[in-house]
Amino acid sequence: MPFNFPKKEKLKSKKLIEQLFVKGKSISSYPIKLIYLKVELPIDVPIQAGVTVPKKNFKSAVKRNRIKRLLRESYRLNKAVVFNNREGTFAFLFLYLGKEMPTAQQVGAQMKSVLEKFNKKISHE
RNA sequence: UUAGCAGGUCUCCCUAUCGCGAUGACUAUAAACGUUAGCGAGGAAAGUCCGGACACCAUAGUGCAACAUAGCGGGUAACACCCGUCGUCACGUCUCGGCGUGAUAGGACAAGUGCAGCAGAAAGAAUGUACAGGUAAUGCUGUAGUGAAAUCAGGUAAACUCUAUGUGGUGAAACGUCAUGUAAAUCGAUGUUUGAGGGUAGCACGCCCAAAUCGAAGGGUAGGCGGUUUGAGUCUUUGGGCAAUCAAAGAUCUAGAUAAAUGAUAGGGAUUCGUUGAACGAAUACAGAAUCCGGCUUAUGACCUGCUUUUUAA
Repeated sequence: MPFNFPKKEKLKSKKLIEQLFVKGKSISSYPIKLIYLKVELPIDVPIQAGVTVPKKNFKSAVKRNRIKRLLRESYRLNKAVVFNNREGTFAFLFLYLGKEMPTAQQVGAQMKSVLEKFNKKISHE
């Protein structure tokens, strides 16, 4: 399992994102919230993921960029957790709900926990 | 030493590991995957306040209106920007002629309209004090008095106004093109009459629109590709010019994403701060390209040069 995050694993379709907000289920591990949906993906990959930081909480574009990069980085390092035991394909969207700048360690820990919660929930269904 | 002003330079650096984006090569009809190479945010990328390039639209034209600009000269693709200069104002200096620094929406009161603190009877369609003169009679005349200015006029246009010059609108989600594919809804051509009605930036004129026939393709799917980065480019030298800046020669190619790349971790170094040295710790501004340029404005760290002023110490 390589620790990479290529372009085809990024959630880009605006249609899918719309669907996520309408039908998606969510899990949160503050300050990270994961919205997910089991869907057919246009390309043959297990999961497509995107990140977003609301403009309301962070007015500065530099800070929003920083958090999005941290989210992407931590997903890249921890995605093996969900890639290994999944059935079907999913669309993910990570939301950052906090109002303070996090450190890389904090984001990493919460990312791990939210992905583990996702695994538990999926195995119960 | 501290503060201020003006100008200039830069925007922490290095190594390792793991990643991201587009491009070239391997590479072939194309795509995908992989390997590899070099490249990958700013001085303001920001605010969107001006000026352009570029694109499309007669719902784009014409007149009025509206809006913008405002000494003079120069620079420029253009400007409300920049440079020079004159006037005015303020401050400083002074040998009282000037000199230095800073500020400046600075055309016109010629036409019409409006406005004006204090003082004053009265600042223009309203009236009068004292003294003197004069008349049939009357502020009719003079002087005094108030004021910058008293039926003699003057001031004011970041007051209406006038003059000169300029301005159509919409903005890359513009616009072009490709693919899938059905109708009465789209476009083009031909074309008829009442020009009623509707549309058109405020108004008027003008213009456009509705039937039918023929031909071709649209909406929607925020689909793909182009536009999209070689340009009023950057650097160096020489020459012209007080300067802004211009010209010539040589060299050079320097981000191109689209739910949006340019990052993360570890180690080392640099600078600053924690009274000094070591050690240790903390901090390293403002801020993220989105069609592209020229300005303005705002945010903001460090260093260098020059000038000025105050305080402290010697």
